[in-house]
Amino acid sequence: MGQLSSGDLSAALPLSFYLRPTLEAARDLLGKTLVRRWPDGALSTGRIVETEAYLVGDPACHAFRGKTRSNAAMFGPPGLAYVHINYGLHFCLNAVTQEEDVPEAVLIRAIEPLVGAGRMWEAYVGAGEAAAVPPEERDAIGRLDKRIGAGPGRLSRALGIDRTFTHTDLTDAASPIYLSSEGEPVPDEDVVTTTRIGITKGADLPWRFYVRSSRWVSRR
DNA sequence: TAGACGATAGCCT
DNA sequence: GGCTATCGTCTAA
Repeated sequence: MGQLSSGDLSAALPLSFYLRPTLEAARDLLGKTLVRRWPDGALSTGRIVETEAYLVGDPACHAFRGKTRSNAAMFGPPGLAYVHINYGLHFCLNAVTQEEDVPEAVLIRAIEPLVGAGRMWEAYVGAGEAAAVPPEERDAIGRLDKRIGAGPGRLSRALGIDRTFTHTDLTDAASPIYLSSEGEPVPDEDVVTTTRIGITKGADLPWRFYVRSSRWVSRR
């Protein structure tokens, strides 16, 4: 369980965090905080508990066959967001790593809602369903509803993230989404390393990381 | 420009 | 645990 205090959310992870081996960045992203600044200025945050790495030479990486219009962000400088659509309907949020022209990224697969869980829950279920629950009860419901964080498509939906967020600067605390260094580091004994989910190529590579003690991991 | 195929999630058995 | 909705993107022609 993550703490509910917002802490110093303005401390965005610096460029140097992304400018290093992608597997290191993927593992160290566990425990860090994903921050969503809604258009009205309200914040929602979540503790990152599951990530996957996509590397150069990796057949499962979207950039494996070279640069295209849709995967161009992966070739950009580190610290940018790359959002892609999967199965025609799910958005997946990635943080680009490594220097420019090295197309590697970390997929954020699951978060534990911390601040503003009610807002995430509203975004996930829609205004119609949300209307059935009094506003003051939505935070509590959101913090229990695993649908809003456990899975890349789910967390994107709960945070209102779509393809237009590609190229967002995740190192800038003024961005609509960014990554904060706020959060306790996850000790090695609480990190599980496994193969990635839902891919057919490169399926044997152990490039997925998750927090063992978290209830919000998408799949064990 | 047609055809194939997903870095998923939800519903059904 | 199995099935499939659903559509953007890439590839080949």
